[in-house]
Amino acid sequence: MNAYPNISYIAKLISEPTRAIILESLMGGQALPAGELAYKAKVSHPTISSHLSKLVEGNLLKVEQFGRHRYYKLANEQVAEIIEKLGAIAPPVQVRSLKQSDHLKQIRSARTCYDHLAGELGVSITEALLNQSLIILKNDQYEVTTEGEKWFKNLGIMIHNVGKSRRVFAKPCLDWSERRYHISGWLGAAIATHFIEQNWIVKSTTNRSVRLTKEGTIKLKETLDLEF
Amino acid sequence: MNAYPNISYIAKLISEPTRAIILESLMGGQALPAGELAYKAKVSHPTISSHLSKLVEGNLLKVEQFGRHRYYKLANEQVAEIIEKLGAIAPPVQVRSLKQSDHLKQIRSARTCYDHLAGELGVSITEALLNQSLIILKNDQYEVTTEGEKWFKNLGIMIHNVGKSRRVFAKPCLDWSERRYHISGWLGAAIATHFIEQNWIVKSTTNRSVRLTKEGTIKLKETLDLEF
DNA sequence: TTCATATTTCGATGATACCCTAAATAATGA
DNA sequence: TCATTATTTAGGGTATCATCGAAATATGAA
Repeated sequence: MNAYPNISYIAKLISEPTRAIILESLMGGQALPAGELAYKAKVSHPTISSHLSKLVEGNLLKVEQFGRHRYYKLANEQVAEIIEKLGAIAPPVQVRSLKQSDHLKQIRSARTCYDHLAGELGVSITEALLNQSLIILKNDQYEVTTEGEKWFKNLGIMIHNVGKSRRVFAKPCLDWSERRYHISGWLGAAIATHFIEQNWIVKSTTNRSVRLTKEGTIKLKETLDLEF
Repeated sequence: MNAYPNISYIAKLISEPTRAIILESLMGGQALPAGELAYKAKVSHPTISSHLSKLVEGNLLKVEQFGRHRYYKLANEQVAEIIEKLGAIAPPVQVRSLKQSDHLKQIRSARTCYDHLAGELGVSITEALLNQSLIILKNDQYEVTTEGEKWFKNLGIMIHNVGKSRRVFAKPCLDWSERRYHISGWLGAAIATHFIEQNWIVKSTTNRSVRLTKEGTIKLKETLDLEF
């Protein structure tokens, strides 16, 4: 038991400004993917990747992989306590109001995730479907109730003879901006496609964001009692 | 215009190995002159001087001048807490030399942490106080029970009229060597001071370790049924 | 397979800052 | 005053490491 704690190693990990931003961004306890952390810290993906691997190596962060996303979060409560304590004795820095770019606001508000809807819009729709028992979660997948089948049919989405498709019917997908779940799979894609076809949403030509149209706003109010 | 704490600035101060040695050397709560710190850290006088001025600038150290000597010590208890907490999550460094190994054994066995007791001794005393309901943990602070008040009085520590002191009365401090808690705050300091005054423990002249005397061993057996 | 997205590895560049020697400053005592 | 000791300033050499573009890898969907 001849071991001495290497405090400068930990302090050095925290001391790099980009890494400090990462740690502070995760202080809420949530998990964020590398890409979003790169955006927050205003550095390239290679740079954020390098910092993240160092923080994981030093046991300040934990990482969980979901498909091609890797979600990073603080390793434990002790790490959060250290960050908190450092903040308590650190001199304050004056900063201009953290203005998010309009682009990011749009992305967070409504976007496509692969081929389905994400962001605030995607999560709201998913939660409304759940709350009104039009879909239910079973075995980590969503199933459409008989009531839901009628609802989708009324909307214009036929959900019978889907059995042939090899694709998962409908499952929850963790939303990076909302930290909650939106619906993916065949049904998620069907919803997004239908919304686009009906001109309820319009896809941006430059990025992943989508815009809710006036008709879409009315339709969501009518069918799901959602206000936007 | 938001003010947010610059934690990387503080972390950077701590992260430099020579500065970390300085901070750890002062964890006993004592004040040391620049020359001695240069000797401990094995760097030149200009180097130690540069580091010391940075630590003072960052409010991690305080300095008092006596003639041509300048005595440096930790700025406050919060700084000591951060160093201690960093030690608790930092990876252990293996020590090779037997001499250092003995030194480390002493440090782990009994030492001062800022102005209170730590190591096996500090943790054992704290846990004994808790087990015998002389203190209890409430809202992350220790409170002395009526029984405890008698016990402390009998020992020679008066815990009334402490209300005026702005300092936290007593709280748990995570011990890096034991990974358990010892008592800090006003009461922790009072205990340590009393033990030293009564010659139950003796502080090392060269480092943070303390040695339990024969009288101290007897006293701990008598009052807390602790064997050392 | 092919395409798209997310993340990592590689290699080069540039900035930071730690360190030392030499010299300067400051304080004390003879 | 001069000598001695304690500490700081100045300047330059050097090593570390954060950064990014380009390419590579990994995963998922069609």
